[in-house]
Amino acid sequence: MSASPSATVTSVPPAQLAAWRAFLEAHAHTMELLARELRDEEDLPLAFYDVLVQLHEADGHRLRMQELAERVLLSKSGLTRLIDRMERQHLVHRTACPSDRRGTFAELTPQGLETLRRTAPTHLRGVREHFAALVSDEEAELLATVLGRVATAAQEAASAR
Amino acid sequence: MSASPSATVTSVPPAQLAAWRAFLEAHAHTMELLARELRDEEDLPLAFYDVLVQLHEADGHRLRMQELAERVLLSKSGLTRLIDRMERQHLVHRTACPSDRRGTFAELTPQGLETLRRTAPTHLRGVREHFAALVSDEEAELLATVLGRVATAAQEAASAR
DNA sequence: GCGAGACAGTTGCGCACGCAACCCTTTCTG
DNA sequence: CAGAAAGGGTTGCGTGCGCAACTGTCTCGC
Repeated sequence: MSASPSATVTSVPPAQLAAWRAFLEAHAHTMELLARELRDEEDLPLAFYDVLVQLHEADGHRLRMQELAERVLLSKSGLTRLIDRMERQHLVHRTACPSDRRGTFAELTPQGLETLRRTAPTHLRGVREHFAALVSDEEAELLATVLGRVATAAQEAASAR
Repeated sequence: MSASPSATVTSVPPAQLAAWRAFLEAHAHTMELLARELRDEEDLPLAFYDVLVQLHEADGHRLRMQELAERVLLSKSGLTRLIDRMERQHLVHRTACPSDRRGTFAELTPQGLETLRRTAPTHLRGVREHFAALVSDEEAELLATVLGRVATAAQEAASAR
């Protein structure tokens, strides 16, 4: 037995496997859809939007690069380039950190805030339409619990290596 | 990725918003982890693995490019390059389709099959450890239902544009 | 049967990302 | 209070992806 690679001892139970595949498909398709809607209708990359939101939610509309990278789920270098591009369009700007001269803040500009205000309805409509509307309150709570558990575990496993 | 800059009309209910954020974080962190494990331990890109699995599951261990692109959640051009790279490493090879001269099959090579056999345990252990083990059977069934619903809707919305 | 689309796959191009090496600053340690 | 180690951010480099335009093939209406 165990001729097929998926029939090895270390296999995944069917219910969990189905969940895993649905998880991957849901992510790929919704993200593609949301990214395209935002790009086509507002000419804004989804990554830009994410940065704008995170900065808007932060104290003083600014965050350290490190902290921001974690919040937008990007590597340090990835965020450096992303902020480069956004700075070129005057959506954010860099500020030196007075208390730690290694540090840099990324800060929302008025134009960045304006852009967020303009584009938020499109994105939020997308999230509502393509996700929230398809999930009941009970389902949403369970999703948050289970996926939060998965997220936390993966995060810890990644940092503990 | 989400949350409103202020309370706009088109906002997302809190439970669904929490689910959405957990969904994004879970995906980012687990994928990063699984990709790194496969790369570090087996020196295989996750995208390669995905292709190997899809071809292995297919009739005759081969699929049309189009069909394969859909299964591995990639654009046509993305798949072309991916198969280019895999062909260079002799994991797959292209075959002309006799009945439709526009068509091309990507087919698993013996070496591709061998690679799949070698690497599957690592990946499956990762999926079990970082996902399946954290989700009960009931939770898995609900995840599959809800996320499958979301995936299907997004897919239809994308194709119907 | 022939011309207009539709369809399958590839290619040019630009964008975006991660890794590892690097510089500068801070903190720890003896 | 030196020197080593750790931390914050950027840069060089290679990889990987999507979009749009293109080539070659098929299909359908007339």
